[in-house]
Amino acid sequence: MPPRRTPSRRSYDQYCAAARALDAVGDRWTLLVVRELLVGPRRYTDLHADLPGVSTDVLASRLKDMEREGLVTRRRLPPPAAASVYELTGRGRELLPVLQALGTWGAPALAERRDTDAVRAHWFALPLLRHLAGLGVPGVAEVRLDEGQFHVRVGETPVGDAAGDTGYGDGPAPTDPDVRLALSAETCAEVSRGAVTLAEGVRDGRIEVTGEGRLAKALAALRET
Amino acid sequence: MPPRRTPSRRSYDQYCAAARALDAVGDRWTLLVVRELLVGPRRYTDLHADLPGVSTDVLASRLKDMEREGLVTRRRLPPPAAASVYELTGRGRELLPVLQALGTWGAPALAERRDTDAVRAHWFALPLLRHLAGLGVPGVAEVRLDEGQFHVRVGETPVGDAAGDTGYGDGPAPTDPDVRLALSAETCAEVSRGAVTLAEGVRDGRIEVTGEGRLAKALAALRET
DNA sequence: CGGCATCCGTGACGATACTG
DNA sequence: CAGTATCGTCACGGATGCCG
Repeated sequence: MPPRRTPSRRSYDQYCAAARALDAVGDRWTLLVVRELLVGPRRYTDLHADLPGVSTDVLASRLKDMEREGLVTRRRLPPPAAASVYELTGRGRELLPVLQALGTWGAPALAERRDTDAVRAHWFALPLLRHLAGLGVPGVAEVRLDEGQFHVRVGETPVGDAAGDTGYGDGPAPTDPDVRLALSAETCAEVSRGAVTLAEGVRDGRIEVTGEGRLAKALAALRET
Repeated sequence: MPPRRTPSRRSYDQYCAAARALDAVGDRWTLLVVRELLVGPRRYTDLHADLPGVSTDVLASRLKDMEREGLVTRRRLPPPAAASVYELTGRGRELLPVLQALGTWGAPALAERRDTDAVRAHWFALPLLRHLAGLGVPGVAEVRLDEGQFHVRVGETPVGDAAGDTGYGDGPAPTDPDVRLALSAETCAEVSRGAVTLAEGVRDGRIEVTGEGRLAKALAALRET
């Protein structure tokens, strides 16, 4: 029998940048864990709740793998809360463009909504960020859906890829937002997949815009186009 | 017993654009098959040869899945050659930005080259395209490595994402290239991961530049910077 | 109660052999 | 050449148990 090295973590063993990336994040669930952590630090139980279908041991195993890969750090919260949270490292946050590209490509599939599908509000932050960034106006938007709320930060960079000032988070905005949006998950999905533009949504009232910041003015201006 | 639906192809069942994308291309080997087909139509045996490690049945299964997903079409070659080739559909080619993002993220890992790693020349086309596109000069470059040669097309679009005129292919350029490059795989990897810029490589002679087109002039100009 | 570890059944994966 | 067939192994998903 040949001395095969333990395939504990299976590698493609290819001197190729994409294959190397898939060695690190190609396992089932890994990129979805990144998606969850992109909204901010989360506890194990919260991760498990927002990743319906993942089994407890696989989630624990992935988190350990990601820690070894340097994508995630585990931090113990101050005494009052006897819990620990998982948090993306800088290297982990650099996966945002990967999830952006995947989300852009997969958005058309949102046309079909199965009744077995789970939904979380912050899953729309990724595609919505892309469309808001397309306006070319930096700022913070707070988005309210029936399923929950989240906020997105549009940075100064044109396409808003991996810049530190571009991203999103769960819940209300930590600082006063430049604009508040209220819309349904359906509308959110239609905007995400490009079936409805932001301008159309604002114009026909499916997207409710409040606020006085630059972003609010830019969105209100879409009503006139 | 609950009426569990057959998990023949496992879905995340999440109403999220990224999760939908991973439903389609998240299986092991799938994105690497796309990488192979991005260089042009290929036969089963060629795919198997350039994907060391994949077993025959898994490759066949993936190709069938991808055909069902509309990423790949199978085309029978004209009578002389009694073979058939697999080819990306438009939808499949739209995965280029996904592989670009993965390649960008994974490029730093090219610093470590294991002796178990397989190498193919066209695996460098992806990152090299990104750096050549960064020059902002459209054109066709033919690249020669010891391991083989390939060519890249830089289109008019600034970032050169999914535009139809941006891409790459195996072997020599189909039309007369605007520039010919000759370099080693090591240099190619260093440029890919940003450890060496195109300018540095051209300046110290590790990248040999020939040709008279706009791209050739732009690269030659780097020598002066 | 949060954070796993263990056990178990099923399916995916990898290697090899074989066939039209 | 282009797969299919077979088989052993391992990863995944679900449930349950343990331990601070």
